[in-house]
Amino acid sequence: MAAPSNRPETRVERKERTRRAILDAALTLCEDSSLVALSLRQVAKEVGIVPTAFYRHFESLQDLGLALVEESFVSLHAVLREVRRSDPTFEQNIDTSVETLLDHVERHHAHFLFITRERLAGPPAVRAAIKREIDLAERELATDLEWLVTSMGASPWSPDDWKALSNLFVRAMVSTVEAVLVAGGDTRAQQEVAERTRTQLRLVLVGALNWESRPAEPALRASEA
Amino acid sequence: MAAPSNRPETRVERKERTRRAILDAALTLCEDSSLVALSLRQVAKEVGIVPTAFYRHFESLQDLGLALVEESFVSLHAVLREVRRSDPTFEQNIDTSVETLLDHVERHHAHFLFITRERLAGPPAVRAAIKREIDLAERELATDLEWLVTSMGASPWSPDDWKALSNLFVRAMVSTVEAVLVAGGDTRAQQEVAERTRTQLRLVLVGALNWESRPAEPALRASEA
DNA sequence: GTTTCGGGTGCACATGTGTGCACCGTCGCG
DNA sequence: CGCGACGGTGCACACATGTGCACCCGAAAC
Repeated sequence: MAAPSNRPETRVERKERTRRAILDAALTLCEDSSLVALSLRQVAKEVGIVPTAFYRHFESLQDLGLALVEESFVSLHAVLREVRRSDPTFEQNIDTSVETLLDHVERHHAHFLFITRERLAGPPAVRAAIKREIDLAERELATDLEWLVTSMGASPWSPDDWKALSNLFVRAMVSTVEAVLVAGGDTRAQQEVAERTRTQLRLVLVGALNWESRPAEPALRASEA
Repeated sequence: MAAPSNRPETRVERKERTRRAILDAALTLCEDSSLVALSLRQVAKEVGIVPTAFYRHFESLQDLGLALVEESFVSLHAVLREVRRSDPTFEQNIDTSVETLLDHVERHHAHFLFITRERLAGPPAVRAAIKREIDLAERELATDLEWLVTSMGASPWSPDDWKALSNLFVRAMVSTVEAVLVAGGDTRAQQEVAERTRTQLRLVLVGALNWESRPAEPALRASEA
């Protein structure tokens, strides 16, 4: 609702505007179904254009899906970058990371719902694109974790263990986002999810700091006592 | 392909047979799409019956979905029960549990693919049914974990921490099943997933055994050294 | 043996769907 | 100024889809 400057829109502005409208319409419709159950005509009707006009912007629904994936992840990567350059004190890092993530999920609710669903149920190309992005985030996290954990005086780890750990964190994030989304608007439930996630991350952290790569006898400190 | 006894089928036998055929057909079609993108006529064609005959067995596709959920989870619950009554030595338990689970996933590939997809993308009622089953499994696991962990001399935990731990394990299971399924028939990748999962579970276990509920200063043993 | 019941058929209908084609009006370049 | 490119329209077609209805016929109940 910016000031409605009555200057007639330029051509590219107009095109970008309906492109956005299409993306938003698809996102809206995907809130209670999946891309694979969506029809070109539905989107067109939602946007308020004639079906064939859709092709002026995307080759197919799958193409639209890919655009939505990209769009969703630029915002997510921004968040991850923000989390990454925050205070490297691990404990605080967990709390603020969870908070930041959930805040972002709430603000970009539709995007995350889309990614969460299409990750497993979308058209093959869309699934592949999402997997690529997540794998990327996982690799980036792996180097960060190595940096953080070794700075806290743990034993040297094998590369596989680094992968396993970052994968564990990423899975936790994915699962948490899922949980928040199915909680819907129930803020009470969301709080519980957040608190539980914090506990879990701390628990994993405790495990990591007491970890030794490929122990012949596993490092079970508590049982030594 | 059992011995084709030429005795004419009884009425209920016949009915049960086409009901099974419908379930199997739907499961097959769901291998590369989702329930919400499935049409009554497709299933009917796959089964080899006329569309309207479908209604003699199910009220709707969603109804069919609920039946498939139930069917999928009876076999899964059997596995969980088997894992649960195995050797309570924790280390071995992890290895055999992962092995048993993945073995089962391979054998009931279509069922797990179905659950994995519909869990987030299916019709609302189907999603709800799957969530109910998973939550049930989580609660059952929580009591088992309490039994196992306390028998290994860890500090007393708060109820929330038990929930968090079992939730963490269940999420790990779900994620692992996902990973195995997207790996497709690539047994090399499956082996990697299995190994990584074992590592992760061991890591969580180490964390659990060094855990103290709600520590004012978190129990970071490594940093004390 | 006769009747009833119920799984399966065939047909019909209104509606939804992807997409080709000709067209139109206007913005923007020459 | 004029013309071409291009976003958007309207129409058409050949399907696919859910579902109602009358019907059929073989097993089961009597």
